[in-house]
Amino acid sequence: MAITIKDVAKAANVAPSTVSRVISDSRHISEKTKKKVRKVMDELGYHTNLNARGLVQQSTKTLGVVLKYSESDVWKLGNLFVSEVLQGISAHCHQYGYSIMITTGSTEDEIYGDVVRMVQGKQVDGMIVLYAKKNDKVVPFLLDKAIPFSVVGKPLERMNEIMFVDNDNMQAAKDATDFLIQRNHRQIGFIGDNPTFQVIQDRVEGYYKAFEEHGLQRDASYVKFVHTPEEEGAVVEEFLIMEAKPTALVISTPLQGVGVLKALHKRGIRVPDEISLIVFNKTLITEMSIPVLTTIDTEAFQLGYEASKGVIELINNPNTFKRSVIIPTKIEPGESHRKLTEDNNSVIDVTIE
Amino acid sequence: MAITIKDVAKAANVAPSTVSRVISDSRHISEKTKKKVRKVMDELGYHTNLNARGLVQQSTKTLGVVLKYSESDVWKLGNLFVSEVLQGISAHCHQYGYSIMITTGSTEDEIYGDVVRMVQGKQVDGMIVLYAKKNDKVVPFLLDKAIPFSVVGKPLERMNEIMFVDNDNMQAAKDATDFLIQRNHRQIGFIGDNPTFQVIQDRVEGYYKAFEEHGLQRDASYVKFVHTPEEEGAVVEEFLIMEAKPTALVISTPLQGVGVLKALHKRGIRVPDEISLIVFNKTLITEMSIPVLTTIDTEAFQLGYEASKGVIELINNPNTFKRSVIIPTKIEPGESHRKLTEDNNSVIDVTIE
DNA sequence: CTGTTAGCGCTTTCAT
DNA sequence: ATGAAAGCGCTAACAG
Repeated sequence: MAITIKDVAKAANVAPSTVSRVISDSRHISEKTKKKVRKVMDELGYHTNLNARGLVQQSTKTLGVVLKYSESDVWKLGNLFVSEVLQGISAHCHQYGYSIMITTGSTEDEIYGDVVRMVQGKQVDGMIVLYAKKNDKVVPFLLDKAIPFSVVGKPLERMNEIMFVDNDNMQAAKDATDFLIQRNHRQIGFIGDNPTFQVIQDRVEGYYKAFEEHGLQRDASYVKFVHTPEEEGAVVEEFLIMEAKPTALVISTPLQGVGVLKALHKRGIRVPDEISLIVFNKTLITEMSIPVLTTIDTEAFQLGYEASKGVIELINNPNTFKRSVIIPTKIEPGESHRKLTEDNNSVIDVTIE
Repeated sequence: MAITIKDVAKAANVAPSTVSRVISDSRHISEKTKKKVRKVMDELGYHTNLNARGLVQQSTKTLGVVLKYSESDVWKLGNLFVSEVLQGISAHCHQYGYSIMITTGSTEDEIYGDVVRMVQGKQVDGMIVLYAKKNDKVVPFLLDKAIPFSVVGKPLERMNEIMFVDNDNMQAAKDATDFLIQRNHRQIGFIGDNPTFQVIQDRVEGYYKAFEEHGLQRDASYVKFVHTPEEEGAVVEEFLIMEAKPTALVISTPLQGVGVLKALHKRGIRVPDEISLIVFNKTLITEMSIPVLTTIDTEAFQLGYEASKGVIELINNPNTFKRSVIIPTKIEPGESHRKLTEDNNSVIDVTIE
């Protein structure tokens, strides 16, 4: 059994409560006693038992993080976006002395079970949910139990009861589409992953909006979803056999971006000469790609950082206004897009920007 | 305050200890009582307070995971390898009802602090260390405190006191180099990241060994280290200005692989026509690369899975033999290598395999 | 400023 | 088969 507060108290000739007060650096304790006690703590190698503290304080200074669930394993943690968000969360948590516990489940039900255990078992003081999707049980549960939490992404319901951090995905997709329209593209495709995630829906909407604002026709046949990396080839194929095939694509993840690039390459279609690409999330892999992908930087690290900030504020003061933070996105021009000439379908007469 | 075991006891007209026994499904309790108590637990919505249990049982069923520290942020969690290992750990932990707590620190000292807090604070029952490097304080600390732990990677000291899971990195690098030598390459470069990690040192050694076994000269000028993605161009440049420039490269991470590919592309050097590439770790990004990279698959998921298995066995039985598990690597031929003709430096007369 | 006391919610002997 | 009671290590009134 390890050294306890009692051992320290005895050795220092004080009461356990005094030791406790020294630990919390209470100002009701004389410097002299503090020094004495601290010396003994050092000598004995005392360390607070955080379970005991957690039990009495009803707080563990730990945040639970729900990692995004995706049908396809390769998009789960392998997802660089998630990793970056997690780094942002870590950075903020570390500053405030919070620990991080992550879900281990790999199906939605397992993850829900993890959350229940963490919350009801009082293992965490708050939660961060890394996704917002339809038919999700986690967010309603957290709401019901009145647990401090924040969502990275846009909740689908009860938005004003929930603190969340997100990009304006609709605006971002609109910006991206605008960016292409301004460069005279008219046939623009959209490729998204799991459409049950709200983020994808918002992006589709923004994509449509850009068309409308330019007085152009929206066309659902230009919007496609890819559920596994293997499907990318098929989707690209579908686009290529269209009568009016797209001259540009808006793509919702870096991995998909690279996948599409690959599928196009295999078919001898050159980027950006024959088709332009703009991809969500600037990550190492979009930077490393050949050509460098033009991206919409969503500031994943910042997203995580702010989410953590939000929950911790909420923990410290449950009456904190449930604000929603919108992290601005920015188009980062790479080498994967080009401008078409005015008579928009010309592929030969290229204007290099 | 939430429902406690006492509330349940009262409502069910039994003693708290009986409720506790029902929770642990003790065989000294009659089925009848069990049913009755369980019903009440359900009705009241009882959930075990895991802090309290942790306090009395001196165990939290939680594993701490030390995420690999790297000077460069982009290689930290962004590292797909780490993500995959973490998935493997998660999968096994979930099976055995263990939770995962991760370190939040971003410098070596911060991480060490995290570990001390987790361990001394009795937040975790065991640890998994995701790296093995020189001058590391974490492993000696864990050893000193006799905490159950396992290392993903090869420890540098006291190997027989430590349970670890690793690839045979020396063998893997030797295999990769052999693979190239057999295809008539003679000028083969090696690019690694942080050489303070043991894994890199082993790989360098394996690389040398392949030369020796083929009766060829080893040459340290063909071994280079890259610390930041920006340096990749410079290193490639160094190789290209050598009198006898390499016809092939062995590269220690996927990200570096893609980086090198990019640097070569920028300089108009074609892969695999002018230079062959073989890269450690088969990940999504090596698969997505154009051309698909020839890789040495290190089975990251499996590495994590086995590491978790090891610690949990150790926790359940501290006398478990401190075995080391070697996960076999396998060369996955992609499109980034080619075979040279017998008179090895010929670049024009290519043999396509 | 410091000591005494009473729990936090659970498990675990020891009785019965 | 079940209950009573002690205690895990800590904090937080309440005294003094």
